[in-house]
Amino acid sequence: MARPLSFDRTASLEAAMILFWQRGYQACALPDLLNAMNISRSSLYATFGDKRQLFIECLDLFFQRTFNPLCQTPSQPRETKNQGDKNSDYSLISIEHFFRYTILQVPKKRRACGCLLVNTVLEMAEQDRELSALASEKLTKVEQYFIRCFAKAKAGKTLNTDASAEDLGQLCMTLNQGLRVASRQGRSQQELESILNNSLKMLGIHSQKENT
Amino acid sequence: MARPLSFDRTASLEAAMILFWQRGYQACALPDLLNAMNISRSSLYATFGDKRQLFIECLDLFFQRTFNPLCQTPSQPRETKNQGDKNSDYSLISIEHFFRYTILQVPKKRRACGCLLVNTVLEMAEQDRELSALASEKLTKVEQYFIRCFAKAKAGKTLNTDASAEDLGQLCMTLNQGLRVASRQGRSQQELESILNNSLKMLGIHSQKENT
DNA sequence: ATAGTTCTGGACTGATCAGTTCAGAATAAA
DNA sequence: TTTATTCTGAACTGATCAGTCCAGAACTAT
Repeated sequence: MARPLSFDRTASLEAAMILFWQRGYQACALPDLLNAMNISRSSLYATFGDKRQLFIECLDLFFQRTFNPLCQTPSQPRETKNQGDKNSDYSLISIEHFFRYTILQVPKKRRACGCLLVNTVLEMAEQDRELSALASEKLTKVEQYFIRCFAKAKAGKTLNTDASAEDLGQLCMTLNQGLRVASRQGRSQQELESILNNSLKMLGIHSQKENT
Repeated sequence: MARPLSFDRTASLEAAMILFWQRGYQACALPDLLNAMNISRSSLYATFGDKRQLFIECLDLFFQRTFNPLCQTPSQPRETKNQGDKNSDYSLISIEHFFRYTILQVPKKRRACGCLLVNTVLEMAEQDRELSALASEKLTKVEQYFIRCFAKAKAGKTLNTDASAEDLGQLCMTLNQGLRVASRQGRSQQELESILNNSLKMLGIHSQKENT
């Protein structure tokens, strides 16, 4: 009945996410965002509320994009789209795939952004507790998935260790966070791959790719 | 011959460092800094140049405060003050002491700040490469010290592993960065201690305190 | 074509930012 | 006390910030 939106909502949202990911929340000025999203000021406020609400949507989108490849291993492709939680196999392979996929198999520019959730936790910790907590909760969900993976691997005798699944998952998240810092530090693909291989080895995840 | 400064330069610098540590570079507005440092606007510009130069001095100060406890283990207290590099023993105990000292034996408020260097690397990565690189270099110095510690431990048969000292040091730094993220996430003392113990165990550093 | 609705560019708001300036207060030496 | 020097409070600069507003453009359904 009336004029339709002249832009693709999700495309604009993704553009905003990428800019926030690169620069952080505070350093993204509205004109930069509008330019990247290719929409006008009024449209942003009409469609997304304000800068903060837009950012929250970006956190959600980023989480989906991060969590899905973790639940959906390449061997088990597209079937369980909904939650990605019920039918997945929680295997250690999915953890390895997650790291390799999100750190190595990614263009250099993206890799150097680190992780939006980690970046947000640090940036907003004293600035906006709610945003920081939001990002933190999402990281916790990932950690819980790690824990389930280790628990299943231990139960299935795939993994032989005296450490508890909780401890392993926690450590896995600690290494993950450290790796994201290293990524944003601008370390080279080789360095990151080396750190990653050593991390996986240490967690008892023996890579297929490096055993040759 | 003339009026002396009405404030203690180093005390003001430390106050600025703490504020930057808590809030990050961008979120520290000049009025907040002036208030914390208890000096006037003109004095700040006369004494420290500008906000950016002040921040650089704060990075240096933070590095000193972080690196010294690493070089000076409690067993080897105050003698080697100058560089802390020549005479130190590079033992694994110094690594353990470093972590326990800077993460656990610290008031809650400080712990929740994480690490100024890590925070800065992330915040300034796309904002001010030079500042980010400055913080990054300091982290690299710490990593190199880790590596020397592991090398010496391996040579002295204190540590038995097939991993190289370089890999161990790199991993140690990855865990360190992950722990600082976890700290700023606001995790409890217990959680951090658990992660820390598991990290040390994984690196082959067997704590005295948890063997009871 | 017309009418009805929705979208959007650009101007505007008041607040805040980092950095500059300078008159006058404060000090030390004479 | 006077003088020379230095420090400092407060006002000012121009730029930029997030968010508001509205007149007019753009589109659909009739």
